[in-house]
Amino acid sequence: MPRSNPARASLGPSASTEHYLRAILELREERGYARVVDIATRVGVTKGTVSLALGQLADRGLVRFDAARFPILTATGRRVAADVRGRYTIVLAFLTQVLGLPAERASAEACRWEHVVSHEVADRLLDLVRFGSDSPALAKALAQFRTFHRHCSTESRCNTCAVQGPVESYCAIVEPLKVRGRHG
Amino acid sequence: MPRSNPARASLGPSASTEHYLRAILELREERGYARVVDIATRVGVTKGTVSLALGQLADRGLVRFDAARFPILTATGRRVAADVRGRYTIVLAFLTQVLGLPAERASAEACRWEHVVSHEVADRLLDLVRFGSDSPALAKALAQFRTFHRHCSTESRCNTCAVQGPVESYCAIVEPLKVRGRHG
DNA sequence: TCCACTAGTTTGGCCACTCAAACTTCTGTA
DNA sequence: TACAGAAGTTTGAGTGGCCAAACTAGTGGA
Repeated sequence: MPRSNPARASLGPSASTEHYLRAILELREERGYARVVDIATRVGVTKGTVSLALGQLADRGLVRFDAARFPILTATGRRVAADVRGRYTIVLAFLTQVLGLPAERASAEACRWEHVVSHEVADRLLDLVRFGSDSPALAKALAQFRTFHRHCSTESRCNTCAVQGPVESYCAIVEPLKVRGRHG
Repeated sequence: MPRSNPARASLGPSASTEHYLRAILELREERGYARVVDIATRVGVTKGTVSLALGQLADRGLVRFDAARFPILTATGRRVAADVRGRYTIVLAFLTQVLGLPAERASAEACRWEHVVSHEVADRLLDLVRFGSDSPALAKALAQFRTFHRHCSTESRCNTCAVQGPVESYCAIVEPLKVRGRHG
């Protein structure tokens, strides 16, 4: 009796799935069609892998194929792809505009965050970005923040500032957690 | 000829690995030893899985076994565990103190973020949390933010506010990305 | 017309992670 | 002391994700 992974049932699309769907969305926006080889290049896998993945995505109702056998997103697939891109964009805005990260680093970071940030938190991050441009008070405070780097005395348990190289750094500064959910 | 996954070589520990190491760290802190069955309960897998995982962690030099055959972290393992806990704690602080999320939701979110947030960004998030308590101006602005929810006119492309239920929401409000790294 | 190139598919295989269930080992208590 | 139950290990198997390489099928020149 085939057994499907019970954990995945309640989980959303995997990072891998999100990559493929998003690549299809973007390629179709950019050039009107999405070829296997272009998806492969964009996602960074071989075309064989993409070919297999497309079949699975089709089985799951996220993708279908047009007359020329090019993959197109179904309504569901489009929503997943748009969602992940939305999360990416919001995270990117937060990292650059609020935290002040350079675009390059922010982009790499957002490529990982996009798969784990919940819809609700992304929404709230966007609120923060918006409020940062709407409210002069916050804008000013954030401008100050961008020049701020905390200083920790060497006697305290925080060794972030004192230690060079590979470090526990921030790891030592806070007590072990009390409230915690199950790891997801 | 066995071929190891080239992608993983440059990657850090997997989320799974981080879970096990962190569970061991915490259990030893809490009760002085970490049993297979307790690790399993905490991580949410079977003890068979933990037993296998411990062997692999030992092979990779992250764990060894004491005289009573209880797993203990090596220096490397301890650093990984402390790192992930540090990231968790910082993310939690950010989500609750800056974004104003309730503890329960923030905890669940942080359990996912902890595996993808880079050391550098975590550091900067902590800066923000610190600056939020050090700077009265930011503290005040953030207090205002917690009551802020953006409003988008229905004519604009942003339908976050207008649409109920499962939505593209923020997905539609921003242009497709220009700058982007390869998906990791 | 034929050939080389490109796109796409299929096959065989590997790794990481997990589970269920059978099995072993230990330990407290009747 | 003997045995039930708990703790831990091993085995067989599944899933998801990926690769290399062989294969198929178009297509644009020479």
